[in-house]
Amino acid sequence: MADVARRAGVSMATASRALSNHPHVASQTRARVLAAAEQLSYVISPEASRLAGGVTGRVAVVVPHIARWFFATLLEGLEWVLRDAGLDVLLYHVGDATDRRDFFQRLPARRKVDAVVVVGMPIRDEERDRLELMGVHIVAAGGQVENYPYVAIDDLSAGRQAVDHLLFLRHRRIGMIAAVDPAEPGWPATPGRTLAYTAALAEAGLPADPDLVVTVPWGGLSGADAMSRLLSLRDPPTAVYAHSDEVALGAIRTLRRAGLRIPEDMSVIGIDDHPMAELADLTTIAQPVHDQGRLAGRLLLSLLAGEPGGGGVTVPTHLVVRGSTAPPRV
Amino acid sequence: MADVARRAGVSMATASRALSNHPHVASQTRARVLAAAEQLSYVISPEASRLAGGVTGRVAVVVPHIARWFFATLLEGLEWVLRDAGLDVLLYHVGDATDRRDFFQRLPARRKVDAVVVVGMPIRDEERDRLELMGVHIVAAGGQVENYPYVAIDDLSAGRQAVDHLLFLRHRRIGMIAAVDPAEPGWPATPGRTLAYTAALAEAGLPADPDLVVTVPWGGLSGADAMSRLLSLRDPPTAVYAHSDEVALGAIRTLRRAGLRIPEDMSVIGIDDHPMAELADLTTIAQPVHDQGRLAGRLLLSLLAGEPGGGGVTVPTHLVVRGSTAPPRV
DNA sequence: CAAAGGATTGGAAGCGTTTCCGAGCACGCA
DNA sequence: TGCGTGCTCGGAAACGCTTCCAATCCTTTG
Repeated sequence: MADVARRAGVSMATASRALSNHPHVASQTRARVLAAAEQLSYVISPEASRLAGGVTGRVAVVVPHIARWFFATLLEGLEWVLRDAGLDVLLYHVGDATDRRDFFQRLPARRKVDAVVVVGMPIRDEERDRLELMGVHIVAAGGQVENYPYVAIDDLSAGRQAVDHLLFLRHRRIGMIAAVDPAEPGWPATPGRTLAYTAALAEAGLPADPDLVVTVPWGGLSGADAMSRLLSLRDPPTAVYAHSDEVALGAIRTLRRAGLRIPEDMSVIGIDDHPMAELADLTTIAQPVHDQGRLAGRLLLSLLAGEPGGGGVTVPTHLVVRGSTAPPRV
Repeated sequence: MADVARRAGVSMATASRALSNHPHVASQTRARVLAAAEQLSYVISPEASRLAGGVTGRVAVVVPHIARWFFATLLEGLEWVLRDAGLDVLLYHVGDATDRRDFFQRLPARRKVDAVVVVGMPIRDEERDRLELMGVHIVAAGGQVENYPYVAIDDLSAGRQAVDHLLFLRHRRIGMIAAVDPAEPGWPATPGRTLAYTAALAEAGLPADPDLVVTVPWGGLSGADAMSRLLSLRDPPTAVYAHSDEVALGAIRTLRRAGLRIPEDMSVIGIDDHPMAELADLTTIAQPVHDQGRLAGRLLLSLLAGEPGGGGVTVPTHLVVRGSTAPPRV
């Protein structure tokens, strides 16, 4: 930068002001500095800038899965907004429980970012305490985390939409394939989707048959297994509600292999509106995943701008009727 | 850090050495410093550290798509290795052509990283020139880029495996659905996969019928459209080779809607071994995507360690036979 | 037993910006 | 014409660490 200043015939102070777009710099001077910088193809050193300035211009994004459609898509939306605002995205993947413990213990992002976005992972109390240590803004996306500003769908409502649709079609024996995070067994990632099922059945005056509920780790193959279990019942359901489209697609494979027709012999509904759902003609509850990322990004930006930034945003979901659901055969 | 040094009763120089694991520090002293740091819950300021030290401890990863399975999975493997090595991952998504131009023009990662990994995107000459300006190591993953160390599959060979399998099954009229990047129309992302088709047919002494080749932007729905086009031919193929599994899955949807049976009426083969391929019982050429990310990470690490690091790594692909291919009906 | 050599430590000079504090200056108003 | 005001701009002090250079001390060898 000294070179630039010299070439422009100004002091470093002025050069700095001109380059970082500060006021109180004569436009002519600014032009001269910018020209000099251009000629020397000079770019500011972020390290030094941050050291002196205080902010880092970076945001940490913490995701439990990268390769899954939901997370990757949300990340895409988020990155889009943040990059647009000139912020850099530091990606942290916390896969299994070990990773996770390690992440919250070591806090590798500490002092490296101005804010943290946790994507689709419930945060435990002790983890929240660790996170607080970073002393930066925190936003949750794709899954509510109490006490943090969040952007998410209402899982309970989404689940209700799915089950209510099956009930509306006059299904009376409805199975559920509940998906849990493989990395966190026993810890329902989306309790709302389970609650929705029991609540909807209860409201419809239907008995709660535990045989109709199968809980499996998330994933297509798990869904296939779960469907096998349901088909092995003495009195199988006429419709199945899966916690996610991937699981539902797995279930469909089993049904197809069993020679059952969809939807004539069995209705299937999922949640997400995964791109594959369209290809597989799967009825589902759509959620705006990309938007959730974008909104979380905006929420974060307003927080960084010092605006109050309310509690959270719940984005709507809606039923997408395709060919995998129909009234049961009488 | 001054606080830590004071508390440990040493100079800042020693504190720095102890904290950054340098040699020539008495183990007792080191322990004292670490304890002091622990008590003050002190973490080093990366900015200051980088400023003084020179390296940034960060790697830029440039991807043209985040949400697609291939890219996200590769990224997952890559992140895993880099994080393990204590490097932070700075994610840059360059989506459409505008993004792309902007990225190479502005080089937002400049001076922020020690290395760059470009994932699955061919780099043009002028783009390479810009990249060189960053003056850091560059590695390509999931798609060869001449002049850079790379990790990738051999598209030509993968394509040959696919088409040869269909030929082996005695198909003589084989269609191809070629996928191009929607963001870069007219620029074949994987020319090798196309070359493989023409070469294999030529070797088998089969005529090259341009009607049998349909080129569409990447994606499931495009694949569905492409299949429709093939089905509308006066003399449709008996087997279809798709450049990727997603496209193949789209093709399958069309076949199913048309009431055709797979593989009896039409064989379909893809490339990738996407998780959905297993669910859809799709024969495919599997490539180790996660591994490509990991290997690229290792390659980068060895480069950063100053090792020579040869030209590139080609990872093998292999045929996975499932239920979507069979000999043609006679 | 003395000198050489290696381990350990401290002092201090950067690393490249930002920003506070003033100084210089032109302009407008009384 | 004299003086206050608001821009511009330069000097220099941080920002928090790393590392070169010496100095000190302990150990080993002739």
